[in-house]
Amino acid sequence: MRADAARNRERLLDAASRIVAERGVDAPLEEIARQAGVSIGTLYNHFPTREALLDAVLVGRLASLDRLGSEALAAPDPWDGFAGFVEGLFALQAENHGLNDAIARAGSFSPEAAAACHRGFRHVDQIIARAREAGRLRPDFETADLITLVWAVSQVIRESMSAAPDAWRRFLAFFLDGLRPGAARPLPVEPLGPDRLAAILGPPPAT
Amino acid sequence: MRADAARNRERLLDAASRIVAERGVDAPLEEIARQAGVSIGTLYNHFPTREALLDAVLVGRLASLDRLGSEALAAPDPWDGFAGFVEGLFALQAENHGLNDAIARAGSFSPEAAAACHRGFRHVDQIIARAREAGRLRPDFETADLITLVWAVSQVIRESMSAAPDAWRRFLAFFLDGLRPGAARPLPVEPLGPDRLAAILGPPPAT
DNA sequence: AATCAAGTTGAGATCCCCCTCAATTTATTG
DNA sequence: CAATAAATTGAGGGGGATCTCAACTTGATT
Repeated sequence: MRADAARNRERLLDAASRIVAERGVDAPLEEIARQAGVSIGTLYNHFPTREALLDAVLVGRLASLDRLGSEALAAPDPWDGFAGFVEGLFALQAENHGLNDAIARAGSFSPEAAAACHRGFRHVDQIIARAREAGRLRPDFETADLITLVWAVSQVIRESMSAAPDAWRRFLAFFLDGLRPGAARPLPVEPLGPDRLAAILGPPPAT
Repeated sequence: MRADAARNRERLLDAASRIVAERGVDAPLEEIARQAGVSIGTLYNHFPTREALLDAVLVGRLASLDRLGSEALAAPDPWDGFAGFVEGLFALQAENHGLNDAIARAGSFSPEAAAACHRGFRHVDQIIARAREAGRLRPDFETADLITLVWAVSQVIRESMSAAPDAWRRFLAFFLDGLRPGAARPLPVEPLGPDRLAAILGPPPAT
């Protein structure tokens, strides 16, 4: 690769990181090219689709979900594992608007991102089961409820990121207090079934 | 007003109700005109701005928040009043995407809508205070936390409305279980101050 | 039925974004 | 210092949305 091309690629990645962080995965590509000091054509040379650029910018951070899930399962206390996972997950989303969008949409904009999210969520069934079985998490909380929580918190983050970047922690604390077995009261409706979840999220990636 | 004009106005309101319900407050105006069987020019004759049309379509329903707030304060049991208010509020949001958008944005697209939302939330301070003082609601829950909850639930509704229109009820149940005094554990961060809230929502309407 | 204000129309100006490609510039190599 | 392959450029085509206005049609009135 020619030296100028390598340089431009770096500049594009820099600009994309910055702008996707600020404006989310739908940020205008022209803006990214402009900030990189490069023409829109060059952007398309390096990244033929928005998805390619988002992959380059986001998948690395998304991969950190992996470790988070493993650590949660390995935590000595099952509740701490569970709560640590959701806190770590949302802390990642709260890093920037791009990650928040990516996780809230389960990476649906690209196979790479979808796979990264899927891998990151690989252990949630076990994390939840372990905490439930230890009697530390209410028994009627299911994986689908965590998905719903992700939608909810993603919006709290979206709205409050600029003015109060920690506001989601307070929201989450209220919610977690409702997940202790002692707090549980009967729930009014059934959890989302896999079919309905798939209707919203799209099919899970093949692997 | 001429008969044809009255007829077209009705058709526009019908179409707008339907389409805003389905697609939210950003639905394309051309689509509304098309479904009303009327040209885009006629739409603009009757409603010079999107806001005027949204007001006509949404403010009536938003006004029902008023009664909801009063009833909540009048409820014999303070907790039931509080929980009934939030359930009624979200049930209204869950009616359609337009209302959901309108309430989530605090009606910021027009003074009328903003005023309607503001009126509807007039009593929340008291509703919360009453439940707290009765020892039925945890004492660290504040009005700003309800705003955060509105953001959160609005997203749950947005995502799940078509596939599982009741999913928000389950989410809310978890959250409410965390709001009982017995469930309360220390919160990690302070509530959103009025300044930060204003930075996000815009200034409250004058009245 | 003639008149005319009221109402309707839709092409087109404007904006914003996506994406392409022929022409041009630039880095590298012998 | 050519020669040439690699890379860059940005105008332009296309889509979708908002909003306007001069020309036209229609309902009400006498």
